[in-house]
Amino acid sequence: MTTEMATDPTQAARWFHALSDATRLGIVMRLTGGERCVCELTDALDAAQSRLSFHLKVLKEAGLITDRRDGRWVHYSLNREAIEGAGQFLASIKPRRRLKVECCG
Amino acid sequence: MTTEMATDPTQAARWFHALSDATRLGIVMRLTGGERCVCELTDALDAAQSRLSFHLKVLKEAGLITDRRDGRWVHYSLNREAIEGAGQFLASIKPRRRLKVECCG
DNA sequence: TTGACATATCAACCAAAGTTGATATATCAT
DNA sequence: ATGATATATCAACTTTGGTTGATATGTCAA
Repeated sequence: MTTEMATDPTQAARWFHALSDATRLGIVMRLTGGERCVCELTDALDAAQSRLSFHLKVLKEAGLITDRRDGRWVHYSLNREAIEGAGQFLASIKPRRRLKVECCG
Repeated sequence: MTTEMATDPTQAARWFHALSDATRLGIVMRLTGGERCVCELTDALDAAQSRLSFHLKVLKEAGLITDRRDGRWVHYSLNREAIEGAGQFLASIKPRRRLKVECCG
């Protein structure tokens, strides 16, 4: 069992922001298959180089992915913990039925 | 067992965008306790009325919450399906170790 | 029907995010 | 050292998002 901790909403908002763009979700989905170098992602997503670089930076700064330099190439991969953190936040948003309390009127 | 279906990334991006703001996460967290009227949310989050209304609209348009009018009050509650959809998307983003394929160099 | 209240919408504005093309940096091969 | 390649950064710009105060709508109570 992994230690679970209530997620800070500010952190969660950062994660969700990074995930709120179709291009970035495309990146993240590719990385599900394991580490990928930028060149592969550029091909797969056919995005302009600077554009892709921008989105990778957003994901990285949000802590959702990490990079590793290998000679002239840079490889990105998912950061499991962050993805799980976001997942746990959502899991904590289960609606419970309200105990009979009428607010108003 | 519920039927699971691969989530459309565009839809997922919409959900995550709606969740990418601290005020909106605050709303969603309150709604975890069940249906709430706008008046309660206004108090709890002390946000200006039009501001709160704006954020409720964003969440509603993303399908994450629903509203119900009751006389002069409007009550909002979580849309379980959407929250779970977002959760399932994240659950599908489990990193697998890459099968030995070197991309470049 | 009038007035009070709850909520939504609007317009104006400011700030943040995304795109593009150009340039910089790092590493490799020669 | 030189040139080629991979990636990052930058500046200029366009687009999208958030806030505010004012006004509109809908519903109730008197």
